[in-house]
Amino acid sequence: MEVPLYQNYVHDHLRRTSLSSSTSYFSHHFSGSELFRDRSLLSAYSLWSNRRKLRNSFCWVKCSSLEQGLRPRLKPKPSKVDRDVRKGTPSKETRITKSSVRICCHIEKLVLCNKFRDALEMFEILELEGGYDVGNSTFDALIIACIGLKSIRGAKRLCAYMIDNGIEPDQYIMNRILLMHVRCGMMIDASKLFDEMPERNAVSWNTIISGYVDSGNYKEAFRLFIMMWEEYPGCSPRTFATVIRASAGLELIFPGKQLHSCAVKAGVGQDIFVSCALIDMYSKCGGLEDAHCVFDEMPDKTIVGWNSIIAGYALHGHSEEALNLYFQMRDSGVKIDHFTFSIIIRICSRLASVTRAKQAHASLVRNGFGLDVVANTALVDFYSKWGKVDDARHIFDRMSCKNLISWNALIAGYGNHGRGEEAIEIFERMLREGMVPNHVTFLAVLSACSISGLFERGWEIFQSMTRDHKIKLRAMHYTCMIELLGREGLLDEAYALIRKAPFQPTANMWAALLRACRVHENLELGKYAAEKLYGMEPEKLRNYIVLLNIYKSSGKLKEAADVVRTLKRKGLSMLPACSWIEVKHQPHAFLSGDKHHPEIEKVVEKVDELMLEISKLGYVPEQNILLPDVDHEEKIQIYHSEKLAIAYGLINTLKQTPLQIVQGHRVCGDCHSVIKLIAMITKREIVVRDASRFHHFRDGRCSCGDYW
DNA sequence: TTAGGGTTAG
Repeated sequence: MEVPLYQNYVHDHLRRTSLSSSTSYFSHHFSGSELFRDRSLLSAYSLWSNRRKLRNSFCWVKCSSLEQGLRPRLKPKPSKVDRDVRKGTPSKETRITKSSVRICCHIEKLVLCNKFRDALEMFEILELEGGYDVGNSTFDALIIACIGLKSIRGAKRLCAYMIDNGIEPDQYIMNRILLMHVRCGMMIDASKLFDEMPERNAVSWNTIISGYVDSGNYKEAFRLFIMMWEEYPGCSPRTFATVIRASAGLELIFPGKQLHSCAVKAGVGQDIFVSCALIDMYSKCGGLEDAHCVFDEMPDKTIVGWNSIIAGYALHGHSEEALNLYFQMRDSGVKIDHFTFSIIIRICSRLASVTRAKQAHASLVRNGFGLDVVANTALVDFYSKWGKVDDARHIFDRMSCKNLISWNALIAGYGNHGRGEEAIEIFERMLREGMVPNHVTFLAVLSACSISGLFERGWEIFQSMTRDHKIKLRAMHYTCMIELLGREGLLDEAYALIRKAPFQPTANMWAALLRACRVHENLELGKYAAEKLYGMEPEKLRNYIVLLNIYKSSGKLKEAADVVRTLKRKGLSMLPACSWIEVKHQPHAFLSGDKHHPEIEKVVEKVDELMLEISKLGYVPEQNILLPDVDHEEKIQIYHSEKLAIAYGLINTLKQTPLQIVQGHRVCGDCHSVIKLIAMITKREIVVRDASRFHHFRDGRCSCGDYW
């Protein structure tokens, strides 16, 4: 049989590296580290012998017969007569009655109807009275209820009940209990339980490994996988599918390739689940070509496989290719699902493709996914980014189920369009409704405060983060606060905040201070921040330009000339900026100074006409354009790409349509003033999405508060 | 004789 080319590659890789090889990622990664020491401790034998040390930590084992030197077991089950005597209840025949059967059946039925809370309430009857004969199916139903509600309290109640009633779970129920701990996020308890299990099978291993992957503890997942690989001959496709996700989580392609090799060796390289996990892993680790090879070789291309490869292309910014794959998928007769919609809406958001997003929205409703939380959250995000925050709010209000990400998307939507008060209002409503905010929520709220200049509220919220919400402050939060202080002109306070940060200041923090220094003309502090930035990111052109301008403005021409020389020596030059706009379902891209667009003459004429009109209103082009002496400078100054895109939009769209421009760089100060004036004289709504934020120009104002 | 696996949104 002919072996496909890709399989050759994998086999070759397998020969060169394998899990047992001393050069493998795992050995390399874990040797000489704490993990290696842990690994030696956690060999099968040690685990067994360490059980004594661990036994006091888990309630069941506390009751086990370890002290008697026996094989670890759970608390011996008392006889029914003993139980009846202890509880002071009637004899066994009267206790195992119809009522027992009725309650258990009722619990199971409630769980079947997803009425988890009711099932746990019904369980209270069993807890209060005790002595009932509860079977595995009822325990299983209660476990499903606890998992469904992610109820830690429920999980603990269930375990306590089993211990109090001397129930000795079999392997099946033991695995289910392990799963309950994992899914309720009780990983410490789950780990102890796993260590103490009298017997473990493949399900136990897969369950605990998936728990570590889900909780983001990828190294622990790898360590357990190695243990399993070495001591348990039951690595199934499920195991590989799970542990490959750990590689994707760590964004490390090398262990991912090794796992791929191991999967091939184990004969499960083309399993559907393994293939999907591999596509996802390769694309998240930057190996899009490998991802596509795996996809091509999938014997049966499932919807998950298609979604994974489309998401992979989208992740790497190949939006057009991703859309083409989506059309291929539809043509191949695969039925799209809510995952597909979420991915497609995100691609539309990237491309600013309003038409396609609207089609996707309509299709979403038509296909019966109108209530899906993820797809609707993607829509909230899309409409917010498009500048239609009220439409986003409308979708949000109609969502029957909202999660943290939905709230965060709406808060960011209001914040990014200069509606800081409404962002705070939503944030406060979210807290009132019992939703627990995370670091992203605070990023959205602080950014909203910064953009809208809500200094006091922003500062108050920043302080409440650690005090009331126990959220660790990250560099991004500090950056927001530096911007907020900078806007108020409190430059010394902003600098003090950088110094006070409990970590090394990041380039973004210095850049935020530098921006504030430029706006408020504090040359001294600005120079200091620029030098810091220059030292941290020596290859970033932007920083050279900033430093050059600082020297130029302070009259230090010799230093300025040195910077230009360094720039030329390093071969760094300004790449022409690119902006694009979608008109009649087609994206139109414009490069700064580029004259290749078929309608460029008409567009340039329109730009000139607009510039003339705004100059009559008193607009004077910024003379001190802060750019180095590089090629294209003249063209860049005259025809900035965003001006060309706007002019094209004005010529080719109806007056009531808002212009949606996307660009990969930051809007410069001069362009910002120009767009604001164009929006005013043409009475058009213009949304510009640049590298840092959204600018919503309407009625001669911009949502960013004229700060860039 | 059950159970454990892959893709999405901020």
